[in-house]
Amino acid sequence: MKFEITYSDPRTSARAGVITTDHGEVNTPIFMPVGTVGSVKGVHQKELHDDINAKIILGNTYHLYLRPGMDVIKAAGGLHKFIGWDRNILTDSGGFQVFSLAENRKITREGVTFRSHIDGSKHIFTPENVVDTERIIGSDFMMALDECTPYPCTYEYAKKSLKITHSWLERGVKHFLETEPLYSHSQAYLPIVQGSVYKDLREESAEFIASQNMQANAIGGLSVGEPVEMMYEMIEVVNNILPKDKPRYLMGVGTPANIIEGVARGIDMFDCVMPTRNGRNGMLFTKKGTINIKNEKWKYDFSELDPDGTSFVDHEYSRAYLRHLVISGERLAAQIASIHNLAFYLELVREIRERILDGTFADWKDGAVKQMMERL
RNA sequence: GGGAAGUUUCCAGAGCGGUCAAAUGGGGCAGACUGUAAAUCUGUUGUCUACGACUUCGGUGGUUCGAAUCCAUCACUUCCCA
Repeated sequence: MKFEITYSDPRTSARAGVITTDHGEVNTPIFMPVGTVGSVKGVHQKELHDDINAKIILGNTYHLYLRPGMDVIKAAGGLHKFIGWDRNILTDSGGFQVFSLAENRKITREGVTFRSHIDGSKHIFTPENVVDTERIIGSDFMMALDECTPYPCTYEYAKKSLKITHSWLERGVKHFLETEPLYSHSQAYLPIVQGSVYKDLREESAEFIASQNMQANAIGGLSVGEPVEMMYEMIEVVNNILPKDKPRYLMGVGTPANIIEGVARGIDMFDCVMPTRNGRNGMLFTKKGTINIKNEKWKYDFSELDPDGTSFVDHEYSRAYLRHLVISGERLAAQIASIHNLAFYLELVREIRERILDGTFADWKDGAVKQMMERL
């Protein structure tokens, strides 16, 4: 993996760059659609590739390990081949499931024991076996096993959790360096900064993560319920320390406004379930603000879905029709809304990049954030 | 023509003397959703000058301190027999 910064905005911490891997080039800042179980819900690979033009998508180690299982992924020749995706893939480690499936797991120094949410069976995830699993998956970007701490979280807990996450990281890095990719492409291993909303813990963590000298770094444990200003502050604190010449990935974030603010603070990579999940639930993101397509006011609105949209669905379908499909529980509704939202997110990061390059990002940012938080 | 059952708040459908503005489901309306146990979840759904008041349970008239609940009658619906 190679990262080149094309241009750094002199007025903010934003930068435009290019990540190059064996699965192609990714212009940054980038948004990565989430395909947890090897599928971006409701979206064909063809649409992801041609219409949305995603350059990199996510998969999830915990979910893929449980189903279909590593024997299947291995037999398929890795996740790229299994799902028919020849561009980049990043896999989360299961660290988010430590948070989201908190009732089903137990953290020890050794790792995390999960009780499967599918059948209740017990599975232990260690920093080492997660690396092995991600080798089998063959993701271009492998996330380290961490604990995504909840919010609120006491200082004592955050400190203790950070210690475990860091020790897991050292073991994970060691195992990563001792193992080789199973397929014909290289893989990067990304450490994750934690520390909840505590500045000193975040600083300590950022320094430790930077010292591991991996090819890219990530920030986790944010957008889990804390006030948005706290999240922005933590990003600033951490990015002051993380090396500038490596990609910085803010995990699980977020709204269009979060992405713009994140870029302004030096983030290069984002992922979030919001465009797909909220889309399935009838929410559309647009340049002018968000739309709850289920609202009665769209009942007779036969105008195109999004006049500013770049996807074919924006011009082929009307708001009234999508409203009907969502309310009727039609599967096509989820597809249209997901394609629209993902295309919007990818177009958003493309515009951000363009504005960084032509010097208009700083002037555009605040107005764009305000506009996109409007409710239509 | 004879017999039986029924008519409840948008719909279906509970309730069968007071604790009923009336269960439950659906529909409607609104909200939530941030490294996906989510095509999910939550709130709300008679009116108002709104922590109280008013009008509702096919119509009318009764019984009762008190009726969606009991009685009479009218109207309508469904089913069975001719």
